[in-house]
Amino acid sequence: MNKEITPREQDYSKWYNDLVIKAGLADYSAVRGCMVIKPYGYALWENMQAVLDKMFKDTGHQNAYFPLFVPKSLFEKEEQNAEGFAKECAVVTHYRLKLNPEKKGALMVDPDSKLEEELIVRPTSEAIIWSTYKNWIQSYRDLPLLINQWANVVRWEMRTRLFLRTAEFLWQEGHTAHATAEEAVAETKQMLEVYAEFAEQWMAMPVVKGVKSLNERFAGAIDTYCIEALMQDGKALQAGTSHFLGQNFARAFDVKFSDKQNKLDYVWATSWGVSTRLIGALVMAHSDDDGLVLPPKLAPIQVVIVPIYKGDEQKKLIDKKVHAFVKELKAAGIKVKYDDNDNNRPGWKFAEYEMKGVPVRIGIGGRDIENNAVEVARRDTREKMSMPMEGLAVNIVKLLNAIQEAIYNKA
RNA sequence: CGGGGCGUAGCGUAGCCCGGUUAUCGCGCCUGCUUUGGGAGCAGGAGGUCGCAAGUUCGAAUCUUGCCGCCCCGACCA
Repeated sequence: MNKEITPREQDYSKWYNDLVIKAGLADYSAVRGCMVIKPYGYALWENMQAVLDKMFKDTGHQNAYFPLFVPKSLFEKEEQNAEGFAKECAVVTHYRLKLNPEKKGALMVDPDSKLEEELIVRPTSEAIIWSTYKNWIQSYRDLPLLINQWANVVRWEMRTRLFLRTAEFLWQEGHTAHATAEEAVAETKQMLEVYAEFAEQWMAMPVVKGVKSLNERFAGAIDTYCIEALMQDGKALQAGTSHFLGQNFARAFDVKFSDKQNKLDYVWATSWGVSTRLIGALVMAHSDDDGLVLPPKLAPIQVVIVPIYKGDEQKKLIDKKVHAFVKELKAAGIKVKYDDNDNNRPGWKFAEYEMKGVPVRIGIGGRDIENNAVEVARRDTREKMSMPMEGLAVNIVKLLNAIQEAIYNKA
């Protein structure tokens, strides 16, 4: 990778961490290696989820939910998969605590509650899902089986970074079963396209599509396809993967179907996933030294309105105008927030919403009321302009679209 | 697991080398007044087992030993 394009090579890690925390997306938690996703970060994730979920459903998938725990005997059935994840699994060995007789007020693991078989906290759900698919699939008429799951998984990583690599993370994992290899490969590629489209059209983040090398391949897969995005430190970040699993899992979990000729064969499988890591990618792809820059299509707040006033009387006048705008903007489908919190001054709010990456800010004060205009500032270029109050919503919609396009081109 | 660093108020820190009154400063927090077009000003106030334990000493945040925790770099990983 060309080192010339690395304006943030130094302290990139610190810059990223501070930004995520200051913008209110997430924070470290008291649990080692785990993070707390704060309301603002979660709202962003929900927006991403909603779009992805619709894309999955539009391509014929359904959602389902499978258990958090995987019995060890199931987990070890697909050997390569088990080996690949073995070093980073959380394991449940007991199911009960009791009062510690030697230390008042303390609890200890009850040795009598030792499980006959250990439970693995899923690092991914192939094992539990394929053991279930065995019961769901008998005939070609049951295929294709196109399932997605929104879930949390745990991978006991040595070193963690907010959103990019935490011990527990949120993701979606698609698990599909097909009658032919061709169909499964087509599904694998289709979902890679879905991810690429989401990254480019919604996250405004250009990606490169490719196939992983042998040692980067998902454990248990025949082929791993991925999208990689270029970050501002000049490194590529894996943003999503789609695996062609061949018949490996069908063999391991004995999932066979009868075809039209009544011939018995193992089904062909795929799995694909993206995680909250996408938020990390989003942060790294667009942000600048003043904070986040969010793509309008995913921003939890697309437009923030900040009043500037002296005294209650002027505030009331502004309130009245703004309430009309809010109504107008909401009618145009814009997520708008009117921040009339009196605890913070306008300058503080300007900086705060820039840090949070809100695409458009509207300032309105006595001056503007007189001129029948408002001050509009766009986050990506930091450009300020005056806009007439007349027809504001139409112009704001245009501006949001322009910002979406501009940050894609910049990235 | 290999290498490096750090633990002092909610957060960030000074002091430690060279032991000595009441542990420094900033942010944040609370109260009041004035403010409000780019992270406000003034005044007053609250908040501390200096990571834990033992030792040396008249006296330890500071020196010694042990332990614990965290962070960064490497390897591994979505």
